[in-house]
Amino acid sequence: MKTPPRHLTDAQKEALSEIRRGADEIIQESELSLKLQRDKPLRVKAGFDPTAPDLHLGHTVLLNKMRQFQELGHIVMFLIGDFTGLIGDPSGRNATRRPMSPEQIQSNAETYKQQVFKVLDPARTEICFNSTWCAKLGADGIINLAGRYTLARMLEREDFKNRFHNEQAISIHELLYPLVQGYDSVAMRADIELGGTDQKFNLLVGRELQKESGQEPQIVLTMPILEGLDGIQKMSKSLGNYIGINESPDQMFGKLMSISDSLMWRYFELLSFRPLSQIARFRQEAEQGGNPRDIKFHLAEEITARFHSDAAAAGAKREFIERFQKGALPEHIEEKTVATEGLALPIANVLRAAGLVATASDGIRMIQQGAVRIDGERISDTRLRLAGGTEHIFQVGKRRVARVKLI
RNA sequence: GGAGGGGUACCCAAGCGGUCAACGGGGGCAGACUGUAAAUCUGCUGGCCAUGCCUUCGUAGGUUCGAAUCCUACCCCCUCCA
Repeated sequence: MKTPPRHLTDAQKEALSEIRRGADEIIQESELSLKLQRDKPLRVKAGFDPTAPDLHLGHTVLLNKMRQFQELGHIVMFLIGDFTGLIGDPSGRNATRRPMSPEQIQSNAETYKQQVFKVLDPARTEICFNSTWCAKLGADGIINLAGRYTLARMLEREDFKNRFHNEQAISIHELLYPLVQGYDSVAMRADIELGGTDQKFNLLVGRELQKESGQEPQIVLTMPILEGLDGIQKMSKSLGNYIGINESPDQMFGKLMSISDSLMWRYFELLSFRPLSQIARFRQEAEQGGNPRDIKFHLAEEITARFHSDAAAAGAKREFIERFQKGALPEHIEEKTVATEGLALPIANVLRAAGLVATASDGIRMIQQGAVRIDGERISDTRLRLAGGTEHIFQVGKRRVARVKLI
């Protein structure tokens, strides 16, 4: 890592080290120093593909970095790629993506707006849509843009290279994606663009196009991709290893407590706003025999509080301790009513009707494995039948509970 | 255009006429131990009106008492040659 030039003020040096935190790469850091020295608010761009309407903690890694820029006095331009969404970002894919309908893009964009201000400061955020300038380009504009880059340079990109090499399809419009994204930087006069490490190539195209247009090239800052709850694969909705920012405090807290100890440090690094010095102290504490669980509590509380409230986080912690350390039932138990229609229902069917297991067969397996309790008592008879007119608390495993009323 | 290889449950991958609801591994779920951590051990991982019945092995037919396994057609993937 380069040492900042001597003539940065202390505040600027401080800002630079904040910006570095968690970042995977900064291209070029020396240029960033120059920009910071001018003491003018920087225009910070980050683009979002309008396909994912439900944000999870993985997305917030980038949002957190954006917020940090806001706190340092800069302006964040939250770019919704509604035009590029028509192309579909080929990054990390090995197949061509089908374009989305304009209606769908619009509705997803609205959802974004609702969610991002849980992290970003609305007063320092400009929301932009790249259709604003891209739609005006027209066919001649696109051709002109395409004329500024070469196939050879496009093939520098890893996935294009691989697909080309493997003789897999690369549609012409996919080549336009990085170009249009780069053109956005020109149109927005971005000083710096943030993105995940998988976006590096696209972000660099922005630099090239800005240079060609006579602009000072943007700084490229890439953030690591957050691992999901399993600690191995990236956090994503389709893999099911995510924590959504709209999840309930109890769910959020519980999921954070279930991550492995090693992953906890990664989350501290990328998700916590705590000063690095404090995190270092936590680490020391753990090394000296402190229970990592108690340190994890700090993480779970901080994150839960960010998306809900301090009170909600404290409540979630209390609930967690009651439930999993003392084995109590949760405070709020979902109520389910199951109609027996006058017959005594097999237990497996009751479990299925209450939504505690997916299928009756699954219910039977759960009973056989000793996972099912009625009013706290373990059940072993898979052929047990339950008549109407009763109400019991059913548990399947540690996490699934419901109060089931049989009528 | 020619030659060959392959499509099996969430994923990988055996099976090649009956004992196959289908070996093994991964992932997942549950139990034990714990700190809802890791590691470890154990069990489960098609469905149902449930000790029986029904549906699964690319798709559609056929042979057979009986097929994931044999035959025919079709669809899709891969490798090599031109």
